[in-house]
Amino acid sequence: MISLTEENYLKAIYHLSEDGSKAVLTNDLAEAMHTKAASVTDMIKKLSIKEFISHEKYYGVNITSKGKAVALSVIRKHRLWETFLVQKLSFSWDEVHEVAEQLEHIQSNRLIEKLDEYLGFPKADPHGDPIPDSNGKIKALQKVMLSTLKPGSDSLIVAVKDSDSKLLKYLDKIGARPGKKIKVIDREEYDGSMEVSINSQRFFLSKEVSENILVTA
Amino acid sequence: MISLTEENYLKAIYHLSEDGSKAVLTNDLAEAMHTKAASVTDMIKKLSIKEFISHEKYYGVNITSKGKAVALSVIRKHRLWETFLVQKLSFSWDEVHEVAEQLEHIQSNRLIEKLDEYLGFPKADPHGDPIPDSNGKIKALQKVMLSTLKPGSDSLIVAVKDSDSKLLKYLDKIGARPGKKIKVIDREEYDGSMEVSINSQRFFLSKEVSENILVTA
DNA sequence: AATACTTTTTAGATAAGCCTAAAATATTAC
DNA sequence: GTAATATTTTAGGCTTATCTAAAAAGTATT
Repeated sequence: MISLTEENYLKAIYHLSEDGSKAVLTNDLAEAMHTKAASVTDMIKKLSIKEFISHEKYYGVNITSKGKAVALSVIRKHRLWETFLVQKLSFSWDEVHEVAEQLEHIQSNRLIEKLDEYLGFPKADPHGDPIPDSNGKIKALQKVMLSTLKPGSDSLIVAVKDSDSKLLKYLDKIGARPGKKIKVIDREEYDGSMEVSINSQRFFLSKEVSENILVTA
Repeated sequence: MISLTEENYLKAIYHLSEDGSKAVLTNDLAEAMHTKAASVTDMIKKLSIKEFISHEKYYGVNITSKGKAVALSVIRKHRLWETFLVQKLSFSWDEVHEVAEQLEHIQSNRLIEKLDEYLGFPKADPHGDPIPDSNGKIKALQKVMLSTLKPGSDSLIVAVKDSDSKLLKYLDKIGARPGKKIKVIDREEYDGSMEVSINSQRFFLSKEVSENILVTA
């Protein structure tokens, strides 16, 4: 069995290692886990014995494929729950994280597969991050700037580049959230502004705004 | 803060005390918690200090109103999640308990109020047990035999009287589960049989069957 | 290459929740 | 009313996950 704390460590290691591609240092992990380096060293020993990570003293840890599988399963659950909270319970986009941090540790394969189905097998969560499938395969979504789309194109909002809070508030107001469909109606050549349709409503977006909205290619 | 283990103890004490009406003995609590009497004594000390229960040595524990509030909040969450699993994720009635045991400990008032709303403020869970409201008020549901309803009445299945497994299997097959809506279409006076609608499907039920289905008054 | 500084690990404690074995108290039997 | 039995509590330990303080190892400076 794997404890809740172990799951959280593995998730943090996975993220800090940039999906398993580089070693993670003790202090960085301590900061991410809001704990002290000594505690991290203890946990590193446990996770190494269980072969979720490999560890060379003083040189950081690397996640194993066994550890990666655990991390991806937790990430899958986290992102499915976030999608549920936003799509079904109409939570706003920025208030889901805390709750999903708890829900991601519920142990039940049946539950998560049913939830996936209920949500219509979503590919990305409300922040635009891709949802791993039940085998832990994760497809990086091809993201392009909305500004590159031609009139008539139909695609899905995947993320927002700039995290300026004024921009986020504006996009939220017009319903331009990750996961939403967006259609390009027209594009003005001289200033790069666009007319788009979201939720069957039309909006004019400046070039600046349309360069900050990332959509599926 | 209250721990997951403390919540589980309080829930068990609440149930064993028959909703707070009598004292609970150490050994009974140990059995319910699948643990040993010595461990229970330890926990009793903690819960007494926090004033969730009162304890007279060797004579068992009584739950306080503070403890009852915690227990009822957990029970509310448990029953709402069970309703969600059955109604929305189409879990069957008998496979929800284990998962709900985990979900009931998620800490978020906002989540549980949104869930309640999403489910349409249900009064009972799929087993027919009443769901406490957000203030911890629990209303014993008025249950009447389906056979007493007049044609045209619309109500909720609350429970099944007889626990004969053949009857249960039959009712399960036609979708006649607690929590489901049932409408009386017609009633034959001479033999007491009824025509009802469940899930938009029509069925003829014998007098015997309709006397075993309990519905909201 | 020796000193200073940073990072990591070790050593020794603590709190929660559990355990076994033994002591204390209550209940029942004679 | 005392002895036998059952229940509950105490005492002392264990594990997990945390901490602080100190030692060890690695890196940088001169």
